[in-house]
Amino acid sequence: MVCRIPKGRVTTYKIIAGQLNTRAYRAVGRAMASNENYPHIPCHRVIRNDGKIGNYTPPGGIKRKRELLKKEGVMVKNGAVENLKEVIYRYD
DNA sequence: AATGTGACAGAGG
DNA sequence: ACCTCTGCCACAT
Repeated sequence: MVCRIPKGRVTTYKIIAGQLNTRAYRAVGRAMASNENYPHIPCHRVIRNDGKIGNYTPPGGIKRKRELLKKEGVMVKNGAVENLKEVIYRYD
């Protein structure tokens, strides 16, 4: 799922859970946390439904997540995505 | 089997 | 915006 997110867009734990036809938002996050494939999976494009960044386990932490997003054109302010409606990816 | 804890969400105060 | 519950699922004790 995460790999399908286009560059410069983001999605939320809720949306992913929704696509999996479950309400296990937390389990989704847990999956990320345990999954150490961060070099080849854009986990940083997964944020919270309220637009906030959420957490990020890999080295660098939330800082890193912000940078990666910013680098892809996603503006973050105070731990929250700015033009969320514009960059969010809902798996049409 | 029973608790408790999260990269969460939503409602209520 | 804040904090406190409750619901959710997987996993560790």
